[in-house]
Amino acid sequence: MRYPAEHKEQTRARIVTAAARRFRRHGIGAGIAGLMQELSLTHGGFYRHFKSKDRLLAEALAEAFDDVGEKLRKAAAGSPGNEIGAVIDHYLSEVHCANPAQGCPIAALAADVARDSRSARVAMEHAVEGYLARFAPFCAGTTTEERHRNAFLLFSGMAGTLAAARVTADPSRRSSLLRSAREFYKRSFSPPS
Amino acid sequence: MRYPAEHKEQTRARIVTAAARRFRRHGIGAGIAGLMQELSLTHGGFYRHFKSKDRLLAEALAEAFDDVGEKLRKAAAGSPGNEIGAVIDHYLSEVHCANPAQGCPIAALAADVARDSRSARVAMEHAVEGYLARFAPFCAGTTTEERHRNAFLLFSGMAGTLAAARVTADPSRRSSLLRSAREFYKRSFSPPS
DNA sequence: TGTACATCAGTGAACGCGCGTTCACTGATGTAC
DNA sequence: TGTACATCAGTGAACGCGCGTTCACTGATGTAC
Repeated sequence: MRYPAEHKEQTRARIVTAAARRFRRHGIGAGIAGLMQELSLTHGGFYRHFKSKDRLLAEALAEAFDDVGEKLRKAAAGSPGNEIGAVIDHYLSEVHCANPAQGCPIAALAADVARDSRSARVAMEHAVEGYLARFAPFCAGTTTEERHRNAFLLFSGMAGTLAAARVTADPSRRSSLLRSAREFYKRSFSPPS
Repeated sequence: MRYPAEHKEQTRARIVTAAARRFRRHGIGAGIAGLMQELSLTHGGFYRHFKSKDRLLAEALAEAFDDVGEKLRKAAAGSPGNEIGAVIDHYLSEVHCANPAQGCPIAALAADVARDSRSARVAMEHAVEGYLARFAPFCAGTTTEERHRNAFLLFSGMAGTLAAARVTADPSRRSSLLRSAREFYKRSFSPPS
């Protein structure tokens, strides 16, 4: 059947959004059929929107980074003078730890995507660049370059710590690991006030 | 056919060793058939040695941690007075970055395993514990607890940084990221001399 | 304004493939007599 | 010492299943006349 104008674009956007969530939740092995089913569509229609799963993954990664970047930007904006502290508190929160599906793609997918030689890897590399550029200005450092380098160390380090915390089953241990990590990263990357 | 005594044990050990490499290289989705083929065996025989793939993954993780732990311990032993510096130089080396198959399982598999609710996750949690315990004594900190906490921050942070570096395609950028990470982690975790 | 036709997002069966796992079988060796 | 039998690591076909992808088809709407 024929659908109203704009309909296709909306469906496409819904697919990307759902995929961004599902890949982070279940890994890059998450399937097309389940994804389309979640949107009450059938898997065949997928290829009216994307050339391949890999291309979807590339777009989903970009959206995931934008999404998380925006959340962290808001946290920063809500704490003038302590931007990076607010970002770190958000990033290393128990909520973020418990919800990889809405969380940072570096923590959830970097290792998987690094194994991947296709467009998803390129997309991730590019998206990380933009992600870091947003937060570099808030980091300690006397030059743009140094702040950017620090943003990389901060986010990649926090991502590893978050991934490791997710392996930990005991909630109180997890929460204490996150707490000490928040202290450490704030101490290391807050600009002098 | 009947095989000489000890043969079975040796085959089992060869499977675990190959699996430890393959899982880190290809992710936990790496298949049984390919693994057995690499050892010039057929996939059917696998189940004479392991109850399931999940159980193999659990053992392979333990071996991978032991293996990397031992390499890092040797690096530490070769640099008396600068143990943690040597460990950091090894961990954040270009060789380690380029060879996930022989490298730290936190960087290669933590996110994947955290999604897994079965014995592999428990095995990983336990193995990380032992891994950190080896290096905590070399870390900065005035109490055992503090050194252990620092070991967690150091290794989980380095793992994230390594995973992020692996996404980076440009070799010179990768090498400069690793260099600044080595400096940062040494500055943060070396005990006062 | 009414009718014939084109469009194309979505459907669902089918493709080949690889997965984890099972199982009847093989056959060289160890053991029992 | 010689023979019959038990063992069991490894074989390879087969299981059901889910994967990514293709494709002939549907049918409500937009467009042309």
